[in-house]
Amino acid sequence: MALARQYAGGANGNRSLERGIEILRAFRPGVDTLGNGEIAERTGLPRSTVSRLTKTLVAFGMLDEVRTERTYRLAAAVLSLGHAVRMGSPVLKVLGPLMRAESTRRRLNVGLATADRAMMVYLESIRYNPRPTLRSIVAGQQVPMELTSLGRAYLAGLSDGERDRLLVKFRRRNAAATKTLIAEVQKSIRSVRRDGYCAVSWQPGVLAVATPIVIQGLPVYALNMSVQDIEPTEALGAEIGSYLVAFAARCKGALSGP
Amino acid sequence: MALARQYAGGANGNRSLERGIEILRAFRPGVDTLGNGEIAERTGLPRSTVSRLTKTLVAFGMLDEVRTERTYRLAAAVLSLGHAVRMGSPVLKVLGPLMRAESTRRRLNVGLATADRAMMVYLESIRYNPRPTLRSIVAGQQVPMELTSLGRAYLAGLSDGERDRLLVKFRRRNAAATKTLIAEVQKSIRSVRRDGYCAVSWQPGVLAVATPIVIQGLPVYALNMSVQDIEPTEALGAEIGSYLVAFAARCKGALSGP
DNA sequence: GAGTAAATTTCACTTAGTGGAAACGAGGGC
DNA sequence: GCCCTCGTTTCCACTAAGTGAAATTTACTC
Repeated sequence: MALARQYAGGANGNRSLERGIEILRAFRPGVDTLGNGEIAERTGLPRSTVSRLTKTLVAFGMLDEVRTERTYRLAAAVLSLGHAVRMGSPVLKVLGPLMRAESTRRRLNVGLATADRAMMVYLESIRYNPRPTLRSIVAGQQVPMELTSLGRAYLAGLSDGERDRLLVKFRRRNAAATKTLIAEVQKSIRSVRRDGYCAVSWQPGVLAVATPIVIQGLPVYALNMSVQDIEPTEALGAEIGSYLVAFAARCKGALSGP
Repeated sequence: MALARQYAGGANGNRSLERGIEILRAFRPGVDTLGNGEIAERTGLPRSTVSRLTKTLVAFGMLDEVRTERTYRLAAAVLSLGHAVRMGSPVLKVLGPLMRAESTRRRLNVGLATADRAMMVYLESIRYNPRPTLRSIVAGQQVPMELTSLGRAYLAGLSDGERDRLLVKFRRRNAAATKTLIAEVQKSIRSVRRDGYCAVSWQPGVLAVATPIVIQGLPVYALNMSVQDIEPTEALGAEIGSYLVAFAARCKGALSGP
């Protein structure tokens, strides 16, 4: 889209690489396979260019060709890069075990996320379930930043400039309900400033509470705790919030420790 | 390395994109952070080129800059792409639930993998543990193709040409024990042809058994089952092998069905 | 605070990437 | 079964975009 004409990127940056990445990004949950045509449409790139770039991406293991339908799919190499992200994250290395213990102790979901553009990406999401067999860990899942406690806590942890740049994106994305939405976001951010956490019930029957983790020199992270199948009340939010704030303090200690 | 001089890639392919991908690939478990210098060394690319490409990768969310140490780390966007791989895999969608059930039923580990270059990448690896809390699912982990049952089963599922190309790589990688190793690999492949599975004890105390899953128009996959803390005997391999072959048959049925 | 090592930007060069148009190939309808 | 149409890939001349050596700036050491 924005990439289409005249290479607006401006400064210095490698156009072909940018385009290749944008092609990879066109694949996401729900968009499993794409043909060159669809890619061209979604990215705004000329068809011949897409054809060449997908060829390179296949040759280098980032895409698999589904010959029968003349279409492409993300390849296994991408998954192993994703795994490397998790293995290489010092924050996850320290917080992972703490989060698992805390999830069991408090009997609720615990998640750690950071941002990719205007989405939050779970580095780890521990789903608590009374039946141990059904507990699970998910990573890489995306949730919208402006609608979730996780995202709003993240925003609260950013510098003013970075936050403002993102707020603009939300306006574009959610053209209709903008006014209310931005007010909601601001309210959550104030809540983080005041109480250390914000509580949001994004999905019906789920109450989520989140807090930012700011570490010098690293991206901002956000921790959350959530419970399902419960009436989301102010009091419950405050209770989980107090657990979360205490937990986050321990986390920050562990991170700055050794 | 191979990329260095004169763009050996030859045919048509986008050099900058190739290089960018190769930079991403330089990060893997154990290589958490890399500076531009190290990247240049590992990839054989000129330093200025690396400098520019990493800048692009940062701008497009694939790398995070660790300013304090003038170094880079894979970013969250890569993780969410990895997640998209799993969500978009029709094979995993069908086999995932079957694998989980089978792991519980047989009380052993069940894995599904495919190849990235000369490594096998787990799409899903279900680790059975008597204590339900300690069961886990891992995805994206890599294991060497030539040393594992998974990899050898995969090789058995390939066409002759593709297999030969990989065998050459093993020779390079394992210059010393080549002769014995290749013989071992061949033996495993014959075992797959004869019995439908091959058994390998790659890590001490772990017996793994694998079988290929070949589906027209898709990459070759391999299924495995494994048990820990047990004396790896021929008889045990045969027993697990029979479970695996039966399970694989069910899997193939489920895949070709609806 | 000067010296050293590394990363980044500059700059002129030219190769490598581009996109329009032509060729090719796969489905679908008649 | 053949022809037509739509989508994809290849070709080709053009030139802008990417390149790498050298200069500059930046960070770190003694």
